[in-house]
Amino acid sequence: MKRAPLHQAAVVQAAAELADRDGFEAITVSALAREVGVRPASLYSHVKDLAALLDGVHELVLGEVAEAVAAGIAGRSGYEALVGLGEAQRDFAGQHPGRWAVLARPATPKTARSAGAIRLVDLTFSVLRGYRLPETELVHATRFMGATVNGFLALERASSFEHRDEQTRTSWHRALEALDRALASWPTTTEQEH
Amino acid sequence: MKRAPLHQAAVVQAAAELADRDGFEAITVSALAREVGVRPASLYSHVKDLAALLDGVHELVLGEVAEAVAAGIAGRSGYEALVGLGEAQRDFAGQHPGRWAVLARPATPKTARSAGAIRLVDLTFSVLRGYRLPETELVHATRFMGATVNGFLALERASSFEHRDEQTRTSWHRALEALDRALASWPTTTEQEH
DNA sequence: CCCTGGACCTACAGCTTGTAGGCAAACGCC
DNA sequence: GGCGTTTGCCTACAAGCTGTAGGTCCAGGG
Repeated sequence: MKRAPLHQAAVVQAAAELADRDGFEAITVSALAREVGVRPASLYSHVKDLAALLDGVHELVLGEVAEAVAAGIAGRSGYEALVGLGEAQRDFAGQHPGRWAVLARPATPKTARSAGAIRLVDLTFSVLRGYRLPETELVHATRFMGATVNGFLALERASSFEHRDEQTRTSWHRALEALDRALASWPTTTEQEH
Repeated sequence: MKRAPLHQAAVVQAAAELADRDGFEAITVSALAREVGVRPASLYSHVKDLAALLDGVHELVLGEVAEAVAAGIAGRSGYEALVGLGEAQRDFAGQHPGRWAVLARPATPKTARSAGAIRLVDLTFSVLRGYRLPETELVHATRFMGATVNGFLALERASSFEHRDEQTRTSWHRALEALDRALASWPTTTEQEH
């Protein structure tokens, strides 16, 4: 793109850090300008507008999550890999709440086609291969898994689980186990569905 | 609790309608003031601030969702009830995208203790009773179910499922079936967990 | 008949996003 | 070295948002 993509990346990086430190809502052009030591207007040389900035962070974070998941499932398969994938995401969400919150934004088509997003889907697919599903079911199973993991973490972050944190850890284990059972018993006969 | 709680409720109601029409982000004090035909400052007589307004909408919506779910599971049990619960929430999210988006906000303690929230948990419990889980597992199973359903709808709304909508319907059915299998095979022996 | 409280108002301070136009240093090129 | 173009930052400003302060007007109760 530009002749100085370093700067664009640096700005997005700073925004991610800001989000982790002060919360997702703290990502504003003004705050970010204060952060990097320039006037708000100057940032518009590097970023189209606030929405584009957030999309940039979104893409960055997808890549980071993919990285973490890759490390979490390396050398594992089956239930082990499933746990690795889940745990990697949960750890990430816990350590980077601001970054994680950015993922809740609707993904733009561009973001959905980004390297990180594709890598993440591929990694999920590779975990699911351990369950020997019919090829046509892979996409459905991926969505199911993504829904459960993301949904759990969203509810956990939103503190919908009241204040009984000891139980949350157990709930998380149960969810992973439940996921495992559901995947292991996935229907193998692909009946037609209009 | 003022002498005219009608007005507070009416304002919150209007905000919910605004959200459905123009999107969650359109809930601003200014826009709402335009909507109900007063000056922005006047709204502060009825609502403490923007955050309180959103919390009010959150609470309202929880009640509405509970209502919809109650209707969806009435007279059903087991998998039928599960489908009723899921379908009710999915329909609600589809018909009221703005309202639904408000639920993504972290719930305040007050909201978590609201009548609608409690009702919703109770209804979920009642669906799970059909699966004859040990009492101590109910809370974990509820979280699992909530995570999957909410997670799926969140991903669907965020259009993470690309543009292949025909498949989405199938994915949804698979998810409900998977949920059913996971619940039906839930561990009955409550092994201790540190 | 007054006077108190509620709902609305205007005015304003302070913050935000985003645009326009200017200045100055650095870089490539002759 | 001289020269122009690019680049990164700046100031200035328009417009919109939140939230506070203080005033007006009306209805209902003592």
